[in-house]
Amino acid sequence: MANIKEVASKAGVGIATVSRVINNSGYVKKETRDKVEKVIREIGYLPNEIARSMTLQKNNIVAFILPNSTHLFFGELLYFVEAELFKHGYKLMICNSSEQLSKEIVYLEMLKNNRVDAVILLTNNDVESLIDKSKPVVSFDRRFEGVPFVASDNYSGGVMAAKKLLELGCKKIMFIGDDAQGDASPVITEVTNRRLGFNEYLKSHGVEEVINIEYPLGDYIVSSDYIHGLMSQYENVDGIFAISDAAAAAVINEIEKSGKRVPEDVKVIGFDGGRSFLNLGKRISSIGQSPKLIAKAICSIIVNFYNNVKVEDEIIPVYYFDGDTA
Amino acid sequence: MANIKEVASKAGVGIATVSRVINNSGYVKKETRDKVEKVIREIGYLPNEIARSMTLQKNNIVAFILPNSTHLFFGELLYFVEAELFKHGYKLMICNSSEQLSKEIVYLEMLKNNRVDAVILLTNNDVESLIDKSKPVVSFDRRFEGVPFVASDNYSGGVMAAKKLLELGCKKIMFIGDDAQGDASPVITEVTNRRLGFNEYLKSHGVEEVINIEYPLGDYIVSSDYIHGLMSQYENVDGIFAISDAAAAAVINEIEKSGKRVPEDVKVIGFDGGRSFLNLGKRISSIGQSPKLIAKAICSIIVNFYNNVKVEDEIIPVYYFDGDTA
DNA sequence: GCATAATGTGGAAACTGTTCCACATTATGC
DNA sequence: GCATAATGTGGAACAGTTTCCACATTATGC
Repeated sequence: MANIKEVASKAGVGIATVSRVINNSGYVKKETRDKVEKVIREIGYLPNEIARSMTLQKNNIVAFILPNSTHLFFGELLYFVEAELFKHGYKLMICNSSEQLSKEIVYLEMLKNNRVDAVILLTNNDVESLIDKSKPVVSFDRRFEGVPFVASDNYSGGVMAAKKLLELGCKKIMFIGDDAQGDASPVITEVTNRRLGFNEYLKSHGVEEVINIEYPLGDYIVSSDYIHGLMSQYENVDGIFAISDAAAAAVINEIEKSGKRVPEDVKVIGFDGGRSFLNLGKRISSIGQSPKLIAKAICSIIVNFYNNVKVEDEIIPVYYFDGDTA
Repeated sequence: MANIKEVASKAGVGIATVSRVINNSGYVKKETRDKVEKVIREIGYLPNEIARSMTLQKNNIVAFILPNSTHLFFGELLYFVEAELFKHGYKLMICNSSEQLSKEIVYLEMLKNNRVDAVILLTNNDVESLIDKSKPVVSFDRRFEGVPFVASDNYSGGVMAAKKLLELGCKKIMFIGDDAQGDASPVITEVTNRRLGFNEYLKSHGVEEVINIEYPLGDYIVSSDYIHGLMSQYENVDGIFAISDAAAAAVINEIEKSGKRVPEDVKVIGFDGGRSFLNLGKRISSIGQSPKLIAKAICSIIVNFYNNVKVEDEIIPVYYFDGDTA
């Protein structure tokens, strides 16, 4: 209700002066400043942020387009991204795409129609042509031409998992991945490197056959039934690397239902290092991604864009994590 | 870059006419409309949403202030709130408060400075005086004077859990709650009713003593060490109701470490019905809250506010959920 | 004491839409 | 065919800031 004009007239100054007081810019005499600040306190004036955005052509809102905040790792990433952006005065808009292109389009348009200043993009869809490259956009886990990029060191994570299973003496080893699109043409994202690192390490260390299976991802929710079907086809598997902790947890549950013990009979390693799954104790271990470091890298790219600093792609280290030491 | 003026001049009409075409309002001759739409397509014009917000004094952004999107139930709630708001043309800004009053203040001010149109509030802090009650605000799980309110039927949930433990033949029963503030003056929120319903049902069914313990919540992350300390003090407990699935999972892990079996020796019921914890299989069951119904109720209050429909508090039913049937 | 620099201030344009209002044209009823 | 209603259109005001620019005042150097 109250606006800058009202403050100006009540304080007996021009609106430009009030603006200078609010923004601590230009020259203002101490006396004048005090007078204006008094009026601001008295009438409880707060500058209208919409009007401010109007003139500045910037609203300090960043959109995070991701498949599903319910997925634990994404939820953590979301948390740290918001915290990091907050430090720099940005607010975060959340956009659950459920992998639907139509929703991603709506959200990517917000960049063009000035509803947001920047976008963090986490998708398997081919949206390159929809990206407004004149503005700060950061992609996680997938490369787009001309778009800065952050990912975990998925390849090394795969190697770590392979190494660990061999150390533990596993002989019949399985990889459980997700076919991101659930159809014949799987999307190649950085996540694919988990499998790559895993398989290549095993191969170069004398393991001739690794069972590689896929399940349809469907909104990142792992169906127990599906896992059951998969597992029942393979006998005597004693080491499993799953593409996520969620998948690993489903697998563990299924193995135990079949009467085998984890980790005594079968070792299971997940990916993500999510805290909640650590309640599975010694049953699970994981290749941890650091949502905090990832968030920092992503936000730094966005903030630097506005400071005209050249932006750089970044690969974040992963680490091996034992469930029972949590 | 392109603005309405450019479209108007290229189409040889006034800007008012372009506006009417964009918004499908007022009278526009078919011919004129076609001409304008052609220009819009050609130059790829998108109305500047900031300018639009400026005149309309509304930007269709809702802020969700919550402690931590990492907490699984909150993550699910977030997901459904965003999905529901999206249907009505609203976008969602996420505000992880980490229970810090200072952050909540910043976010609540966004309502006053027009950065957002509405707020969904999930907090244990006493922020009533900071709420701009002239705008749509909905509180979840905590009542504030003059603020519409949504919660699960926590009391019935407590009763359900008690009933179930008795049915299963438990004799020595424990409730594990959280002292939301971790200090001497616990906040009374709707969540308190879980304990209330649980204890009252047991009392009225001949259970003379229920062990009630608390752990400090600390950002909704459950510390295993702390749980260990608590559990070791009590022998022969055979039925536990925990305030959340996360707490229940930590408890289960602890019990198993001590050599007892779940559910054979000790039954554990959690709260929330979170999908991920269902990977604990038969070890856990839960009183489920429906994030989808809750989200619908919350969003309906916000949407109705702008349609000038009277807003009503709402209590959402909970349901008993067996982990191994998932 | 006077030229020059530093400080202080307000008016007005700009940002980009929506909408009221006045006016023009076309359609309808009888 | 003419009064009246319905349809169609553009100019201008308005939303609430920031900032450029012009001008005024005070301080500094010598």
